[in-house]
Amino acid sequence: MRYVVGIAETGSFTRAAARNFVVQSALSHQIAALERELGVQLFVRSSRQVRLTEAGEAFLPHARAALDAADRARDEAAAAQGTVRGTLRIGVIPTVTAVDLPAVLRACRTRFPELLLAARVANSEEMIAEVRAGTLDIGFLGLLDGTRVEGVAQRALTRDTLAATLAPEHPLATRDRLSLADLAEEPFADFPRTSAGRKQSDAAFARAGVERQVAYELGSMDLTRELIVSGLAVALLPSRYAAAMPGVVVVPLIEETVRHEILIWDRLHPSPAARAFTELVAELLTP
Amino acid sequence: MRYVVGIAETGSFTRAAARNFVVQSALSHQIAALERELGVQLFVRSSRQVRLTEAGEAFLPHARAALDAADRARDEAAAAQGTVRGTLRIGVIPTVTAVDLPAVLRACRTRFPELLLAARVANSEEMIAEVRAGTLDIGFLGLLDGTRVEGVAQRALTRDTLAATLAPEHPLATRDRLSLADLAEEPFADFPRTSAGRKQSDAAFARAGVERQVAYELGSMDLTRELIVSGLAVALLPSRYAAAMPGVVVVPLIEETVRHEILIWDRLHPSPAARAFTELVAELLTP
DNA sequence: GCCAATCATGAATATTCTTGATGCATGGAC
DNA sequence: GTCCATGCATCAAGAATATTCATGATTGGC
Repeated sequence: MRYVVGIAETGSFTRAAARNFVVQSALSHQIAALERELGVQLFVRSSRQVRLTEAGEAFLPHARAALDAADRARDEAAAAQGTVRGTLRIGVIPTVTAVDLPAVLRACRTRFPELLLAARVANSEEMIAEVRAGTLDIGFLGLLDGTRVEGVAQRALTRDTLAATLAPEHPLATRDRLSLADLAEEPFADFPRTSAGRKQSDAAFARAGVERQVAYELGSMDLTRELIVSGLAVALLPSRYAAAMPGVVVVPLIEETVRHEILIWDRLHPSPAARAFTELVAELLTP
Repeated sequence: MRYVVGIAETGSFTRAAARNFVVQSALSHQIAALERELGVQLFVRSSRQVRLTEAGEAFLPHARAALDAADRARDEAAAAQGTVRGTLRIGVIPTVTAVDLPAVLRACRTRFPELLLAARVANSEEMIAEVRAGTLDIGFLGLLDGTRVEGVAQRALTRDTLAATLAPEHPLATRDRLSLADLAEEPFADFPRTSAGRKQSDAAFARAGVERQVAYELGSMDLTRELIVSGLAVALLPSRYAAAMPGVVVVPLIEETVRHEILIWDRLHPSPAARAFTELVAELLTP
């Protein structure tokens, strides 16, 4: 089954063999034997590419499930004995400030040296869906005040507010506080339309009854920072996050917009790694 | 993993070995090897009994899941090629009339000779929960008119009414029709309090505003029939089902109480066997 | 204290998987 | 069109794994 999944993912017997540290003929044999046992072809081999047959497509997801369950069985047994191992899949919004993520990851590796950490940046909606589906173990996400997430276990991390973030040369940069109306005419850099971060600033302006213009929709925080620094745009960002941005000025808003960061994980069947990680975070936050 | 599950289920290396058609020492070796690989004991062996350790308990459900997924993979591949195999777990209420169940099962075996049929009698609530949980493939159940089942795929089979079922010697047995009020003083035999069948007759009386007395709560339809025949009780039963009961008289009710029989199955991921079965039933019903 | 049942162990055997060498088909370069 | 590179299949041999057989060790019940 590992071979089937490998071939399906790489589209090649040779590459799948390399990935599994065996020679290609081992796969040829195993797949041939499996196909004989099942009485169906799983792959169509043409000399340039390998594709799944319909039967292969039907087989694949359950083969994956079987492998995952087998790994999970191993990890659970290890966890029962105190050893945390396996893979922890973490998702993080681009603007985490609640925890010092590198520090958390370092602590995690120190305490659980056998645990493989797979972290990636993602948006909150995706993460919620993935945690529910069981394809992500842990999500760090940002929520507007009053929003609730259902169907997952969660832990509040921090409360923050949005703040205006400007170039030092910007005429408004000298103010002590700014209202959203002050910013109405500025060109904004913001998150893509689908993201939770964008919804937060949109909601803030909507509540204030102010129309603003988003001139740049950016997926990358680096790019956002560059635009702000060069004076091409302003942004509404979590104040703690903006405070750590070099070369920009952060001005608090008169209209307070509260934002929370929370940690989510599977409510019903968290993996041993997820359980260990949430406990670790809890420890780090309440020393 | 098969061995682990077998040992956990039988509580014995010897019996699990027999079930897997190998000798006991094969299991001893394999389990020892697995425990070595995992670095944990899975079982505590005392010379009289074998019990799971904590690690074993943690391991077991995922081992089961892995085995199930592997079987499912095989079955899906076979199905993609037109062969239906594996196991079909069917649940049936005691009073099915919508289909001739033996005939359906016979047709199923004829068309899918490689499919193992595992049928059992159960109540509607259990079946709905089990189908949702994926531990039952198919449920035949009875519903009161207007009731809805959520979260499962379903197909209406038949519409029926409840009818009074009496001994031939019963004074009311000669009537053409009976009202629920006529039956108020009779000692009733009915289903256990939790079952859907019981709720159906309770609801009928409640709607008619009639108080009745349930003298016998019976799980077995045979017993119910005997009590009716011997004149010790009367019952409200699906008329089609009662009609097929030997030695009783069925009298229609003035207060019409409609009841449906439906077929339910997993909405999102029906097993190949479940898909094939629902199609077969559809064919048999619409010739 | 002995018996019966049960699991563990070790060596021998059987089975299964992998390897390495080679063959065959195919798409692309010239 | 020929030649070459790439990629999967095949075969026999060897390696690794699983099972068996014979036997030992433990223990609960009589």
